[in-house]
Amino acid sequence: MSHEEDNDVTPQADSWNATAVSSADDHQRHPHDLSFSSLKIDHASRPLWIDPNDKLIILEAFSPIAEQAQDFLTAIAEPVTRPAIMHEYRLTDHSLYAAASVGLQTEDIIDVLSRLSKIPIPDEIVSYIKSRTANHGKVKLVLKHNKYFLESTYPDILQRLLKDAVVREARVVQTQDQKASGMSKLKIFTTSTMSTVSMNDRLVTAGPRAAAQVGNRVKGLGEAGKADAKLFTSVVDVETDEIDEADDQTYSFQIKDSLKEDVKKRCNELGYPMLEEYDFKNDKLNADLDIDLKPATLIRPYQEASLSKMFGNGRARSGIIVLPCGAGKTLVGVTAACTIKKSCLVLCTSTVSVMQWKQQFMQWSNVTDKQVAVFTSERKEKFAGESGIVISTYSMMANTRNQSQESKRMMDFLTSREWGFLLLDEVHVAPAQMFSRVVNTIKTHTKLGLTATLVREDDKIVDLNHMIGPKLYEANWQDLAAQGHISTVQCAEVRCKMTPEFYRHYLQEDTRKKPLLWCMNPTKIQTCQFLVKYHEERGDKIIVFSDNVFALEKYAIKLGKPFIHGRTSQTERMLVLAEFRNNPKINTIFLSKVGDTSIDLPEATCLIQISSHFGSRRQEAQRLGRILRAKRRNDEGFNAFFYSLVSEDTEEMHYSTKRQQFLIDQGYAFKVITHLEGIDEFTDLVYRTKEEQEKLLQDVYEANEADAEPGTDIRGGDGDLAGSVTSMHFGKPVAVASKSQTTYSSAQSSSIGAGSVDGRVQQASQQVPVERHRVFVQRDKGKKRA
DNA sequence: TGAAGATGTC
DNA sequence: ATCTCACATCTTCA
Repeated sequence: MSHEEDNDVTPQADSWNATAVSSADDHQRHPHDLSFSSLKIDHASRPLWIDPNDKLIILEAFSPIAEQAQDFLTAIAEPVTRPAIMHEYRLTDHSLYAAASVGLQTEDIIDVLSRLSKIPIPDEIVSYIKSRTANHGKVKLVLKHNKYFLESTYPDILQRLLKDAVVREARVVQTQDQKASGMSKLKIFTTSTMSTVSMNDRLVTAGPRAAAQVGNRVKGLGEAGKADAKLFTSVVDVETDEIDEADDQTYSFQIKDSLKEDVKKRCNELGYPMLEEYDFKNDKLNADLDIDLKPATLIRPYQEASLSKMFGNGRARSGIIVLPCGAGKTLVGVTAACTIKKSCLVLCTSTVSVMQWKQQFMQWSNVTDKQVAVFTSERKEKFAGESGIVISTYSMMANTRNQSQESKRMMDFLTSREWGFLLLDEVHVAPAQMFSRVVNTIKTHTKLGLTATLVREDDKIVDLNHMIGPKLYEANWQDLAAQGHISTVQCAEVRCKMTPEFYRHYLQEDTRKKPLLWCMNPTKIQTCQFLVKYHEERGDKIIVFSDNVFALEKYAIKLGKPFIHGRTSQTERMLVLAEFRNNPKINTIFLSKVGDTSIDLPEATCLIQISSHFGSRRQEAQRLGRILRAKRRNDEGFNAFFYSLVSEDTEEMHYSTKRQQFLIDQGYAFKVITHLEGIDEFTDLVYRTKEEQEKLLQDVYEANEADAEPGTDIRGGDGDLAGSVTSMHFGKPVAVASKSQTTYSSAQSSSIGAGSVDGRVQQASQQVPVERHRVFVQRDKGKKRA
């Protein structure tokens, strides 16, 4: 980068700063209280506030130029929360690293920020931005001949980095071989291939078609904003004529593969974030892959936008793209692969996704079946020719012990090779212990992570910054909904009163048994029943989610609906899903965690959540994602519905609040409903009598006892296939259910409910429940050691 | 096909 | 700071 001096100050920022009163009122708590600094005269037309205390930027979302401001802000700052009127963003080390990675220069960031801000940019913000971006790109990490090198045109910087213990430790001490091949210690390593890139090549990439599309996107941005268009596009274009180290000498030294991540992290901390870019067009070492998008393939504007972040300067940057479920992440991945045109490895979480990826590659690009190899437990294929695509699962690769002969050979092939592109689906799983190891053993020039929910409840999410790269792009869910790419959703939290009996037991029980009690709360079951009926009558297709398998079965059987959970066989799942899709009489299904990801049901329009995994924001978001691609989303006035059923005055309230946070940050509003209109007139409610509720409570207790026992199949033994659900639970009742609710509920509870539960309890009580905990403890301890 | 073991999430 | 439990998935082998 051409930026040299740390102490130079942008003229504009300087003059404004002169007028700023940098007073010491740190006491203010309210983020909007920025009265300490003077407003610019034309502040009304500028949409931003900047709070220096916590590096917070507040955007008036109603401003006419809010959209462009938002584009800019997502590039330089982390979206904190984006509800309707005011959006908050925060400048962080990582966000500025990301900004610099996508080619924004220090002065441009400060300049645009100045122009958008109502107040002069505080000094500390200016110097913060400088400190985090000025040295970006001066050090590069490159892969060559299957080895990683730290490279720079500034020898002094490399020297400085080598003074750091972590970096020095990672440096490869040269062996005879390497000396012979001409790679000596520091200096000397001059490359013409690396640094001579002609100006023309710098523009966007991707094959003629995609190039045009990305180009259009930039134009589109300009047209959208007319007067203020220059604001953003000028920044995007800037770098074309800025970088020019072509004449300089390049210095480098090799680092150990295994310590690559540490070095990257360390360089970031030292203020020299590494640039990781792949000049794939000039890579003659790795075989090209003949792949292009089919002419018929259309890319949506936001997909182009995300790709233009990745290929903004004609090379491929590593990083993460965040798009909501149903927004076409796969197509983004396929297009990226078509742009790089080198061997590509795709990792997914399940074998179902593996097949989906393959199918989508074939659908959107011109690759042949022979070029796309699948590597799972069932199929171990190799692609034909020198280059190709391999699709596999994280666990396939993570499994190192107990590996079959064939898998071993395949793994050797995958790890010995140099890849052009590593594509990580559901990248939020990648920081997990074993998975991250996998990612690090693959030698690749570019890494792209895709996810809908870049959150984890542990603190590992930041690891992705050095594992994969910065977050290149994050779509705003509300914007996509407004444009009709995903559904608009009404969210509601429905509060269900605990019945006195249940609440009394709830208060007495230890924490282990509480969840089942708040989940089996009769009021909640009634609420669920009412909502299901209400929405079925509206013509909605409904998914009911329950984390707890016992509750899932109990609810489903009581209400006479089909259900799927982990123990449901593949064939049965397919059958139930097909019924739900096609049979106009089956409008509700109950799903456990299995439904959280990768079950695709575009028919569903309404979602009810009766029990969930504590405070998992990701689960909440992913469940919402199930109804975002509703087929009917473009119908006039169409809305999807998302209900979260919560038992009042229990711990569930707390979890529920936590879970909703992600969606609230995405701009969703949760309506709190304490009483459903019409429920009192609904005479067919289940569990109305005291006796029924007593019985339910008893069942819950028996279940709690039984659940302490491992491996007991709730419906163990009756290995029926699809028939078990349809004939046993619905066969006749389906017809009955649609006619009269009263008949089936009594019939059901006596015939199935009692029988199967009793059977299970009998089975279960023969076993001793204690052992398992110890096993868990030991395993977790062992995990920690490693 | 089902069991067993490993792993992830929280 | 530490660690929870039930459920999911994947793999491989019998």
